[in-house]
Amino acid sequence: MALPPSTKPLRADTERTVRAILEAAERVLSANPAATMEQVAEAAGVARTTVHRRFASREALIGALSAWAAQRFHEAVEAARPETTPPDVALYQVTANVLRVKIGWGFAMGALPTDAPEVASVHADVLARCERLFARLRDTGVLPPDADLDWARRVYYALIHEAATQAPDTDAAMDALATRVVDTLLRGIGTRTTT
Amino acid sequence: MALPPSTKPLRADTERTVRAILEAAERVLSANPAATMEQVAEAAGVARTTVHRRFASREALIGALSAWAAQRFHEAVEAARPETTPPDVALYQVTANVLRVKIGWGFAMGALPTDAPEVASVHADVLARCERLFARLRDTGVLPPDADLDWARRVYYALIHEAATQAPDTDAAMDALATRVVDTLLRGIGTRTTT
DNA sequence: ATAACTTGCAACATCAATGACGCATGTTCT
DNA sequence: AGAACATGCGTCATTGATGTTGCAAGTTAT
Repeated sequence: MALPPSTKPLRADTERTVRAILEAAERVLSANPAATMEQVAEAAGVARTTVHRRFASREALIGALSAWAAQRFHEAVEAARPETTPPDVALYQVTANVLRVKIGWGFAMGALPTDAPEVASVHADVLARCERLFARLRDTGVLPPDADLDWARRVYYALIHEAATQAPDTDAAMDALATRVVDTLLRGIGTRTTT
Repeated sequence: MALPPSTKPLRADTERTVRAILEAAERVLSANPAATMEQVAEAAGVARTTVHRRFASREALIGALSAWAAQRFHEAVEAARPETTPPDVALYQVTANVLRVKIGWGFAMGALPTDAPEVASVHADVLARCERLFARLRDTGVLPPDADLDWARRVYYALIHEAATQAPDTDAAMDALATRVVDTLLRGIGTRTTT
């Protein structure tokens, strides 16, 4: 049972269990990617056999976890409407939204390269949107005309990844973190006066 | 035999084998951290039992691998003389040297948190040097007086990590990469004219 | 209430990775 | 050349993770 997205409406019971397992898997696996199913089960507060009843194999569990996180990820990017908002606003919004997801679902999102077509397509879609956003940033003059957009995007990803290692408690801190990422991306950490 | 650094001078034979295993381990494990000893052995062109003869356990192998890489890492930083060179020069030199090591020993360096005291002390030492270097950069005016040095250092690490995913073939490309890292760190990727 | 479903528990089967030997066949060193 | 050592190969033991099944007890939905 690899849980094909829409089998049948799950019983309230089951839904709770599945979520508990996914959340536990995220926590446990992010701490130790080689953790066993038993550790996940224990963290979820269920028996090991229950995990196996919901997810046929370890592979299936990780697949479902990736799919779940990919869904959230996609929503986070969607919600920022990066195609229609002014690019600098979009950059900030996307950053803030993605950070929110990435904190707490860090393992599921990028830990290991997922081959599930569903997840891959989400990542590809987000990648394309990101590239378009950066192109718009360049055309708007936020980035120089000769900017290496691929490098820019990779630096952006890396900064988000780095920022996500801190888990701010308040919403204000979250916003401050997003601001810092955008700021560092665009202006670096050096003194502006020089050169 | 966890290969305590200086047991006795190894036979020419053995030395070659050990190196082959370490190099193979780096390649195989960076592709798949959960790879088996057999895959490592195969990649090294030796029998699985030979790997076990040289490294008592999987743990020991990874430990030795980390120690080996830590050694190179330390040398790379040392060679830049970051305490005595002008800080901006040192920043560039350290970047270039570390990149050289990190490309090709990426797994062994940061993949998983090593608890070996030897490795930890190297990382701690490098961390301290890095902090001092950044403090000097701030005092020299390269970084603003109110710069968050911890964030700066983390961004620096992240950029190096990102840059190391490209493996330039020529020495010139290596230097260009280091330049790009330093440049992005200090100035970001945005247009300089604005704000 | 009751049928359908889920869970925990315990037991079992499997399987792959790890690690250890002994021995015949090379290599290395002196 | 000859002693000392390393390697490949086959073999075996162990262990831990994975996955399955049956059943009694508890939930959910209608």
